[in-house]
Amino acid sequence: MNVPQDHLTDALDRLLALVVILGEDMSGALEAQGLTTARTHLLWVVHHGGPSTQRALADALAVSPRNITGLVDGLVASGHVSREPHPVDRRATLVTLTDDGRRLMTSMVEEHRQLAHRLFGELTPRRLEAFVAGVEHVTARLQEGIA
Amino acid sequence: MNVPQDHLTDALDRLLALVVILGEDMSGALEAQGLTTARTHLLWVVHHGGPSTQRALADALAVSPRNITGLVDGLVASGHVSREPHPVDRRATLVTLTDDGRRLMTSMVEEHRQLAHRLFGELTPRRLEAFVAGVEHVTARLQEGIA
DNA sequence: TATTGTTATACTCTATAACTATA
DNA sequence: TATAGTTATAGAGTATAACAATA
Repeated sequence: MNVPQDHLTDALDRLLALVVILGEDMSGALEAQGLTTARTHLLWVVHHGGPSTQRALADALAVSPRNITGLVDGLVASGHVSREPHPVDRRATLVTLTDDGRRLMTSMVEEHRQLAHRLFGELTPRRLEAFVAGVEHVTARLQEGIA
Repeated sequence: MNVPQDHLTDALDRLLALVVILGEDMSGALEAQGLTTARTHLLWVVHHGGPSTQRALADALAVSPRNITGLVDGLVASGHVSREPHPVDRRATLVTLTDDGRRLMTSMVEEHRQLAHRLFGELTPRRLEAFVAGVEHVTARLQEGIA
């Protein structure tokens, strides 16, 4: 335990620690508003993509259609979205933000921006650029491994 | 949609994209071995901390004792851990790695090291240092916000 | 009396399969 | 025949509350 490690493993551990604390920060903020990560993800997609069929949402979130039914049920119950009839396809429904949902997403976009400023605002442009370059490098390595 | 953003928000989005793909990479690797994130977390704690009571594991993972019962049940069923009697407290059990569990964790530590080399191995020391400094900065800002 | 772990119950996210209504 | 969304069923992770055995 607490075995000394090479620098690269140490760097990965620090990155993973950041992932954990960042996840806690964000899910904590959502929980304070009675939202979950999955439901917020759906709201985000609808907010940025406009009213969508559940089928389209299943593809966008990469989950089963059945799962979307459950997420939309919850968001209808909490008043964030409504199911509207599709104008031409009577099988489909259009998941649409309510006024409350739209207001929430607007403030969430703003909070997202403020979080970015809180996290990066004190970095010099050079340091920020170096960090982003590292993020991109790591992301690219991961995508190689998957593809 | 696709509204142009400031550089800081863009940096946050890139970091979040990395978080997503890193999470997928790791949970995909675990799934290939029939493990979940939560169960692996428990194994990791036992591997590094030695045999532990469920109470201690509940504290270490920051979840309810009931939750630990479920995770240990699954890991006993998959043969990765066993429940051993506590030597002096007959209320408690010691969650202990089986030989299979120990072998798995040993190989997992090695894979972890290899992942670090895959992600960072091509970076120059300067670039790695700059990236780690950014990670630490962001982590510190997040911890401030919570404390 | 306090603590360890369990049973009981419940909610969320996730999946597949079968089914209904429509295309 | 194919597609959209639902019901049915199931498993994992999470929680609280009540309870048994032990300290």
